[in-house]
Amino acid sequence: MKIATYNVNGVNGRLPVLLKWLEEAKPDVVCLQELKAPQEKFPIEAINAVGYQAFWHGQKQWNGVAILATQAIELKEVGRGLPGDPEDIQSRYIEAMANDILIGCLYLPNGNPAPGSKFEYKLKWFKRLNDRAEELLKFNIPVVLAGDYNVMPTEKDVYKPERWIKDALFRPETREAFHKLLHQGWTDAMRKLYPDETIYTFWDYFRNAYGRDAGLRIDHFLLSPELVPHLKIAAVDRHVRGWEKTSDHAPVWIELKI
DNA sequence: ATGGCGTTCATAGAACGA
Repeated sequence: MKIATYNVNGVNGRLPVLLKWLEEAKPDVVCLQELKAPQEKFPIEAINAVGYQAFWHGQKQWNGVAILATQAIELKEVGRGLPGDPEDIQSRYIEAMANDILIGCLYLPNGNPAPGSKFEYKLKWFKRLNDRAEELLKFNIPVVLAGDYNVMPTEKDVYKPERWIKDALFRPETREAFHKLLHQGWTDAMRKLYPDETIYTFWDYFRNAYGRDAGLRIDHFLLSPELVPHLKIAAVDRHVRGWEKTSDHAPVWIELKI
């Protein structure tokens, strides 16, 4: 099964890019982030037309997450919104069963400027994600937590680490929260297969970042222990970042042989 | 260090992103 994650940066503004990539890459399951569309403006007809069903949690103007799957997959939504804070109205988390695999699709807050209230929100959200992740591990079922984590886990994941030390995406507290997830028993799929390679999933629109390969690795797949032996491939469709009217993130995907 | 670009909406300029 091929599972992808893609921060589209506006699902309507980037619809031609999304559809072109879906038809080219043919993933079985897709987690989308940054829909930037209210619930009723999600382009479900266009997505159905290229062979995908979907559940989505929209929000006016910002955020928004979705899980897509081909018609051959049995897809069932099991929850939306990250547990732990009824006051939190931002659409950043959705869960679905895709056949026998539980898929958690997440869009972790950016957190800049740091320090400040946005960074505090990021760390609180991260804590809630850790709590949910721990709960999911207890079920002893195959789980994939995929999405835009807005964290570069190590110096290897940043083109120029020294410039990012004070940034919310690379501060010690942020990296520590990510490493706590690994410590719970989750596996970073990309690093499991390619421990030493330079791999990026995001390139800034500014200063020809893509052309210079000044990137960040911030979109990740975390696998529950029972899935790790089935992991065959992990890859970034980085050429998509070079398309017209494209997102600043590239699609990332894994192949599981079950 | 700063600002560069690109999206969205109360369609003009601001908020947000990373």
